Amino acid sequence: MSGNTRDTKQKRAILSAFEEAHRPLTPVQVQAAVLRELPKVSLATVYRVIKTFVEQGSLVPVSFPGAADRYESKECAARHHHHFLCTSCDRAFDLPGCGLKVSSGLPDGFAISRHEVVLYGSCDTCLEAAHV
Amino acid sequence: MSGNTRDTKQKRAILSAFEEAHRPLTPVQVQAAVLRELPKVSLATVYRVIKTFVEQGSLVPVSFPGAADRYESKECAARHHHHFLCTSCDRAFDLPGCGLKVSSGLPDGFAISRHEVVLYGSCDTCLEAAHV
DNA sequence: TTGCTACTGATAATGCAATATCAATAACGC
DNA sequence: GCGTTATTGATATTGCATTATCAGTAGCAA
Repeated sequence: MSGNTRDTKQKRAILSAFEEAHRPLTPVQVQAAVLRELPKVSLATVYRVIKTFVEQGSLVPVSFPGAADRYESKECAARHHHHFLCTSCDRAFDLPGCGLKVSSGLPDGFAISRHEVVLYGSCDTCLEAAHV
Repeated sequence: MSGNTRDTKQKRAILSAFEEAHRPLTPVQVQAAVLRELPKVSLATVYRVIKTFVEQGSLVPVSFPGAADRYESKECAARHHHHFLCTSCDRAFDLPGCGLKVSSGLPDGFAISRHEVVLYGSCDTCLEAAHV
């Protein structure tokens, strides 16, 4: 039997990419983030490493309508929060807290277990770039 | 040139499926809905007809995290509203109004253009079935 | 009716995210 | 250092939603 797992630079780079980002990343974005440190990382490796981290609980999947799945560190996911998706640069951001009044308008006999809120718009960087 | 378009029973059945549903439907759900009336409808036809209706504005696309795209009639989409997704039967429902306080917690320099809210849980039918 | 052609059904093909394969590489206990 | 083997990179493959193809069908104008 082998519950063995090795400490590699790929795993370290990928995990620290999430910890530094503080926001949900797609596998492709992760690959781009570690490109400087590891110019040869395969996307397959990124997927594999993410998968094992999700199974370990270090990463949490976050999906958006009509977009590829993203993942964020469990520290980010620990508190209930929602997301902002920049329609210009396609980056997702964490928003603290929750501005949702849940009960309103729910039909009789329905039961809510959880909810998602996604705000769309332009992030600060993209807005500044547009004003130049 | 030919801006011509013909009136077929497939188009009529598909459009009325949306009008009767009053909720977002996936192409597969549409196919199932018109099955009694048209046992031979091809999924390709459903996709084709939906596409032309979307281009005409009669239908509006609605997408949910990690799920296939759905569509709803423009009458449903006319008023700002959000959706409930039953995790048991995978049906989406329209919820009237909006319980979201939008401004809260938005970082400086960000601008919101729109937002989506999705509630997850069990619909009345599924809850009743579970209580039997 | 008839003829033209938009439309349909069946199915193959595409696009994309995600996974599997496999030889080569590199962790890590000894 | 050495050997074992988990891991990686490159690439092929899968799975799924959606689109394209094409021969046959059916609107609809004349």
